[in-house]
Amino acid sequence: MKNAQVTIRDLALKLGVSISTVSRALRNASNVDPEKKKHVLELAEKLHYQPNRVAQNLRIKRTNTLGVVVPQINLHFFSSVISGIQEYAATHNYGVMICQSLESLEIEQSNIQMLVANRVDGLLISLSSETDSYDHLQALLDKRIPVVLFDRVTESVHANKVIVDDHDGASKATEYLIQTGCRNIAYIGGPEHLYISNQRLKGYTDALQRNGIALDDDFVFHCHDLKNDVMSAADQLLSGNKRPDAILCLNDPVAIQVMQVFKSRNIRIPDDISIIGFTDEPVSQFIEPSLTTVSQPADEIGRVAAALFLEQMDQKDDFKPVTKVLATELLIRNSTRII
Amino acid sequence: MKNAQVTIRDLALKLGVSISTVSRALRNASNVDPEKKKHVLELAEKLHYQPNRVAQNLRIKRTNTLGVVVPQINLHFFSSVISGIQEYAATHNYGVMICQSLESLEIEQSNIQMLVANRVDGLLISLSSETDSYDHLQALLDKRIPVVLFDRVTESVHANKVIVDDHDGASKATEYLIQTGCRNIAYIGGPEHLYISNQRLKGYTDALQRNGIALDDDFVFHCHDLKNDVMSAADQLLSGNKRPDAILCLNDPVAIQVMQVFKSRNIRIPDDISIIGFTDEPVSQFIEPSLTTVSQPADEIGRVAAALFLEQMDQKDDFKPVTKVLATELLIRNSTRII
DNA sequence: GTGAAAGCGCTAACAC
DNA sequence: GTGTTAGCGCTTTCAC
Repeated sequence: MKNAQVTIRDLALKLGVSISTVSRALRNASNVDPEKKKHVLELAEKLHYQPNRVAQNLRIKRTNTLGVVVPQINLHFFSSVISGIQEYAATHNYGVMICQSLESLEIEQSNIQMLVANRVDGLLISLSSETDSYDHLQALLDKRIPVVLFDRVTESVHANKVIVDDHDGASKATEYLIQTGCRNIAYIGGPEHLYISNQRLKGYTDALQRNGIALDDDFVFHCHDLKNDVMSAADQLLSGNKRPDAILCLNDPVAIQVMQVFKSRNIRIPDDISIIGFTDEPVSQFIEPSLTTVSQPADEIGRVAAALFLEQMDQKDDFKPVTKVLATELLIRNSTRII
Repeated sequence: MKNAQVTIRDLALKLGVSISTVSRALRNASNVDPEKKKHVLELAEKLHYQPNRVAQNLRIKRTNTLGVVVPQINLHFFSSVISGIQEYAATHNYGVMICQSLESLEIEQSNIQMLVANRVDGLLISLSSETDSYDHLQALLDKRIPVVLFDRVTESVHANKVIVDDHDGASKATEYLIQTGCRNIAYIGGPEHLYISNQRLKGYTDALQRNGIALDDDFVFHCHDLKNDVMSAADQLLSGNKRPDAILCLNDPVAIQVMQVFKSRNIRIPDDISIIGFTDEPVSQFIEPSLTTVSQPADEIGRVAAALFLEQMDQKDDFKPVTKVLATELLIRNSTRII
């Protein structure tokens, strides 16, 4: 950026050739005298020439950069996804700009706006928990900017998506709870409009039904605030006239909060209540008792999302959005009873 | 990027004014008829005009983007730093491109190269554990590209730095171990060339000395591979003829590994051996026993690094690199004996 | 207050 | 095979 950066013009001048020859040599294009090419390359090396990507980008109308928006960078799940994206992108000569929405729709919108202004070639987005309108996403599609939604997706938008099989994960988890003898199983989920929360809820209710267990509405919670609402959900479950013997939680952080509440009330886990989370945060294997959870392949989600984007870049014209569903795995640890 | 993006030329045409007037109105420059300005702004709004930052960047020779390179994105410490950087940057109208070196010098170099090619305004870098030559950093300084090193820094480079007071942290930790009655205290560190590892070592040795405890070379380990070497260090400590009664570890992951080894050998923590880590990973408060550790303000490091960069952007001319040293805090938990 | 024009560094016709 | 030229979309002199 500074002064002093060498340009192809400098090279051309010193070599007594035209800038187009230099340009061609650099990109080792079709027709250029091997001898001259060699000289150009050597001089470029010697002068530490670095192509100005900003200029290139303006000219070729693409940036080889992709934008990613996540709710919060320093949640292990998201940083793992980002790690996966970055690694995949790097090997395909792409850079990545990151933003975090901090669970705010407004920030999410301005993030996207900023990325678009920077003309990223595509956007990989995981929605904020607050996001319940999708105009800003639709606007991207209308501009034919490739979008891949991951993890926190919505059915309202016709874009590429990569998710894990939340329904199956929740179903397996619930099924397991039933196998271990639980019959009064509660679900503490997220906001109603959150796709993953609904899928998990559905997996849970389907498993109950398959096993002839009636769904109890008092056992289902939709938490908007993943802090306070979770606390009060846990409280309610304890003070209700029917006590659950197991709880399926939206994710590990929720599960851990619930565990803390229970511990402080001397409720034994898993003897009194079994608890299952979702995600497999690194904490979960170390907490006491270690948390049974449904693991999601975070890095893989990132890689697949990036790959999906690259595919779309190729086909562009007749592109049909796809949804990749990745498998989950039930990790049985010590927060649930044994069979 | 796509077709269809509105340009100032489109606005000018529709409004029957020149593009320079539009440009001025948009950036609400000095002299422009308020009436016309209003029209421009309205039309821009209506047509969803978005300035092409790539073109702007080329013209004004800066990108309002900063590049960050960390060893691994999905380590909690680094993702927290990134989060801090991103948040600070966003409020100052900066974007951020991220890369991870995966602890490889070669990748670190190509990351930096890529970011420079994209003409980021500055670089915030935490060095890979493999990095023991600094030409690639010096090259940046020579090109007068602002660089801020954080956490994993080196004394060999004359750039802005933000670190935590590792010496003091290690010193406080060692001091505390001594207070609790430990006399045979070992240190398991990282590669010799790693600044933070050395600082911590120094804090440790100084504390020993202050308390009249002789330094035992058999009690100091430099691990290059933070996995295998740590294991064998733990093994050695157990099988040596003098057994330590406490271990200060380079960081929490190292401490946790050591704990696992000890647990598998039925060594009681802290009764047989006290253990202290560094960083305060989220795991550390949940592990059994919870880990006494020296916490570092990760977000704050990110914010300060970003702030330092912005400062440097302003002064540019007569700039003197500074090193910000942030305070650490000893978090006493249950992996150490009580006083 | 406004427009014409130059140019940021590069690519890609288009001629020769 | 090589040079000339015209932009990419924007900012910023410089005249008027």
